[in-house]
Amino acid sequence: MEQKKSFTIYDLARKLNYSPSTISRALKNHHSISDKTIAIVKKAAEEEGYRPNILAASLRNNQSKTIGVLVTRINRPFISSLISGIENAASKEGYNILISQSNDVYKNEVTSAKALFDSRVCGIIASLGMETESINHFKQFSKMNIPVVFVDRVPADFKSYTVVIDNYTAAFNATTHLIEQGCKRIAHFAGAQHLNVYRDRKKGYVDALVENGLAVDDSLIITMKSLSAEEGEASTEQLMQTTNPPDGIFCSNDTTAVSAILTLKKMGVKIPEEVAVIGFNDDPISSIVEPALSTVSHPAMEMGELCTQRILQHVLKKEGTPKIAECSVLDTHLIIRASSTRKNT
Amino acid sequence: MEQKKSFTIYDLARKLNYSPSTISRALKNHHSISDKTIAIVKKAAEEEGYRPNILAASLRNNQSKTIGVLVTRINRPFISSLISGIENAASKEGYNILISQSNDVYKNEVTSAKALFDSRVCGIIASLGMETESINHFKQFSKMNIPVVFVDRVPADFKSYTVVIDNYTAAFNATTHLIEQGCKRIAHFAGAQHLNVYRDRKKGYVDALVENGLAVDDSLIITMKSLSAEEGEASTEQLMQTTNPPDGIFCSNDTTAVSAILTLKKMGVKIPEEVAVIGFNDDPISSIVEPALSTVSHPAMEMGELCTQRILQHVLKKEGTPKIAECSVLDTHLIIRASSTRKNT
DNA sequence: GAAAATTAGACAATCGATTGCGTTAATTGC
DNA sequence: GCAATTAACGCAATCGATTGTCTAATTTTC
Repeated sequence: MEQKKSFTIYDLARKLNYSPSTISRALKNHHSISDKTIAIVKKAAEEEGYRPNILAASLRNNQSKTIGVLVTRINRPFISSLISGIENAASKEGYNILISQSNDVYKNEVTSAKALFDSRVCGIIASLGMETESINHFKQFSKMNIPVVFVDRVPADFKSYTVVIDNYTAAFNATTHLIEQGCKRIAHFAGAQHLNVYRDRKKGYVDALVENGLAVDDSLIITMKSLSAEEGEASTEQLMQTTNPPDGIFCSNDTTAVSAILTLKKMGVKIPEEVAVIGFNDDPISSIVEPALSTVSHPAMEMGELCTQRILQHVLKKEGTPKIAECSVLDTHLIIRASSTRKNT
Repeated sequence: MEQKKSFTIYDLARKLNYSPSTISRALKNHHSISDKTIAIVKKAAEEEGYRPNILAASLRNNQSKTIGVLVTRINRPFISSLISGIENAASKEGYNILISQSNDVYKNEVTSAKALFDSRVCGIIASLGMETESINHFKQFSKMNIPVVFVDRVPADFKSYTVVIDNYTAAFNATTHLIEQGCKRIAHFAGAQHLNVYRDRKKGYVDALVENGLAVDDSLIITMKSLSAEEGEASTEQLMQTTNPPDGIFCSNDTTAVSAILTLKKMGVKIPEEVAVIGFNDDPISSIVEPALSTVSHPAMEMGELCTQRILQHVLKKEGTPKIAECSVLDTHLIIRASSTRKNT
């Protein structure tokens, strides 16, 4: 059974004895069509249940009102909030969003980028996967002057737009906070170092230690592949079994931080007295775990909205691709909860 | 600055001295094109970086390989996992997904449905909003023989596909479990009763009570608008301040269940000894809260995959719209954790 | 009152891929 | 050896909306 064919402006034109061009212009309130005609056309369109075919319009204009979104995994708190922000800002302006996830597999990311390109998105918003080191699959967009916005996990050098948080400062502040709470040996759960977010967080951590006259002990820095709960548990155990265990842990995400808390509790270690813990992201679980996890909050929704605005700004103003990376850095917020509060202030 | 125009099959045709139709067929391995020509065309396409214009193909075929997804909020654990499942199954078959969220506002849902329709999606997957009572905005799809799949929150009577869990049985089992654990006065946090999911959960709760010879006390059933943490807290306080408080609560979602646990603890009520609690959804927070929350797990990802399969099955086999609601009911799984475990079995 | 200007709308090309049908040329059949 | 197939490819219409250009009718101008 085939799809029924739809009612088009040609059908309307025939019915009203106007030309298709007049119908098209009338529906768009073009100035060269009389008010009377516009009223007639719109009324008939309404009655007949006419709906424009966006595919046709997009093809003709060589421009779809669709924004491509390429992420690693949709079902992660930060990502889903990001997408939510993107969608809200987009739909407000009449744009649709086409979503693709790579599941952190590089090959999928390349395939998805192609698919989004083929769909002629008017712009693309992407957050890089764990495996991604080359970004050649985004060059096709730039070549066609289609704006690319990288968000959160961004490449080092790509002449385009970027929306990030200040990972360095956030990490610096989080670590400083632990130091202020009396921690002397602070461990760090780091993520893959080819990704800016984890690299910057580590840098902030190291610099905070140095600035406060604390030694940087490489044995306290554990770099994980995926920052999963399992890795968090294993690393916590490993750290605590050494002769000189840490008295604080700055984790690159909440998943490992919560995992650390649960593991420490299981081991009978007091939090925050013996080991203070701080995470990153402000996932829902962070406020539920006991003791509640101190963390760094991402303005995920706003980041998404900003990404959309970047795309629209480029598209509507017909700007050229920026000659340099045009970067928006958003502020983070340190949320201090029980897992790191040793002193009453 | 305009978008550059792209390299098309016409450009390829000119370059290779073939007709556009031959190019088109060669790229699709059409049998009437010689292997030699196919090789030549594909090689040149690759070299020139040719990319098909999906808009053009879709317009011509009156069929886009795009599935529309209409949900209430993207950034909710269940929904984002659902979408993830939809996307995985879709991309595997070369389909894209266009996402729109209503934020639980009926007007948005109608607008989004229109937008997805205008984009000529080949099918639509929808979960109804809290406010939604009429579903006329989905009729346009059926009229055009575009498959509609309702998932989780589904309308009562719509001749189309449906993917749900067995809310009744899940609720029945959850309540029975509480009874088995010795609860005699079980409260229920119910959701809006015009939605199937909450109506069925309530029914399952009521029937389990009846079947076990317990009285159904309307004062123990609290119907909430949005099942938010705030409502959960307020309702818990209200319940516990009565002269005859409950000794168990079956909550329609995890948000209110966790909220109940936190509130009970704040009030000094022992869980599960004085009040046992069980939730619904298996959100990440449920395993983190203390005591860990017993709950009902949704197979969210699988539901998403199944939705996509339903669409593809309809599209690929060119089936007609089902004459009756064609319903897939998935099994749930009762996860028993500390919040409801009174007896050692 | 005739030329100029404005108004209202029609014509036809265009976007890029697809496909039914037609046309050669090569191959097969008897 | 000639008709009948088959193979390989071209022609041109089509999907539905958009838009530059053109035309006819009406209004304005001096």
